[in-house]
Amino acid sequence: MMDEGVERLSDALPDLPADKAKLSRLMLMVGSRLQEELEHTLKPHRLNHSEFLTLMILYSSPDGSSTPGELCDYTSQGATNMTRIGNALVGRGLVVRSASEEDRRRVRIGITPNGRRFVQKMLPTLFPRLSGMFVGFSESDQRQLGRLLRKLADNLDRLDEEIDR
Amino acid sequence: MMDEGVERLSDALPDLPADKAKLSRLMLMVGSRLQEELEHTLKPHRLNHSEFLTLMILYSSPDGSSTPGELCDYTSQGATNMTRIGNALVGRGLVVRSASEEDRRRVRIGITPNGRRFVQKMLPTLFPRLSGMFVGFSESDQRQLGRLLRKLADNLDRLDEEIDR
DNA sequence: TTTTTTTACTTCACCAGTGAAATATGAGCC
DNA sequence: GGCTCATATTTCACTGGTGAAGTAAAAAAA
Repeated sequence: MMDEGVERLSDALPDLPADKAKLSRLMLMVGSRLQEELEHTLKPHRLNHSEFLTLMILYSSPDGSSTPGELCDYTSQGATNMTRIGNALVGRGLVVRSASEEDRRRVRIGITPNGRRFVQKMLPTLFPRLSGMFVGFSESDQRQLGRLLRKLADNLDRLDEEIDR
Repeated sequence: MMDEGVERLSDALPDLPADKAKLSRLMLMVGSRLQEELEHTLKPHRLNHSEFLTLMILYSSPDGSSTPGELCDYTSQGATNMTRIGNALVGRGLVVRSASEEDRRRVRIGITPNGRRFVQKMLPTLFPRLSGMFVGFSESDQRQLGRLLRKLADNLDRLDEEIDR
């Protein structure tokens, strides 16, 4: 159904790479469907994706702490948004901010015991959905999907580097 | 690098379906990278993804027109946002709004000659990037990726239908 | 050592998208 | 015909995210 539009386009503009257009449309669609699914299951815990990811990184980091800058890199969020995320998590007592001593420009953000308990309680509620997403995927399917996604990601990285058009 | 976090998590919470967690993280990541790439190449034309999609649907529809409601279905945007998209496109003279005669609740949105010219000019500029995304993908790779993405989409649909937890 | 440049984070103003309520019309029922 | 219910679109208030400018401290240059 989604492909029809591309077909009709293809008639009018014959040099359109129609199969790639369909693939990228599909990829975009599934990506945002997955995102919605995740946000939906996160909602009862009053977290959005980026807050969740940030909290998970802190939880699984060796000393349970990091800095806004690092968290930006890991989550690919902008610094501006990381400030907001920090505020939100601090506001709920899941993390604390403190001044860094070795470099006074920096801020340390550390997960609290409260935050750890919260993660331990909410994380398992995501497992069933996670498994449900991949029912019917053989071992080989999963490997293939991983391989193809990584290849696509590499291509995207390369496109980025190329002098901007 | 992204997998390490999941590994460490997996130690602490052994019943986490680690490979699926990685896959879904990867899928999420590539999806949003692709989205960014698209928005980036659309930016010079002062369109965002949803405006572009809406315009493309109008362009490739038999009579060049539709209604907000239909466009919401095709683009999976909310009605609210479709109002904004309409305003934006009307504001640039690419489409026009008119009252529907058979059902006076409805609005017809039709692409203008100007809008058609705009599409014909801007669309081809996307082709090179589109091809660039899939360099190194064999025919079979493309089919596989399509198959796996559709399977994932089906699973997500099924998850949606299931009584909400 | 002072000056300049770079880095880390925050603040502010804005863009894109959402849910809930408002408005208006159409459809089904008595 | 009037009443109730459903549908189509818009408006409003809000969330999540971004870019540009501001602030402060560290690092590099003079």
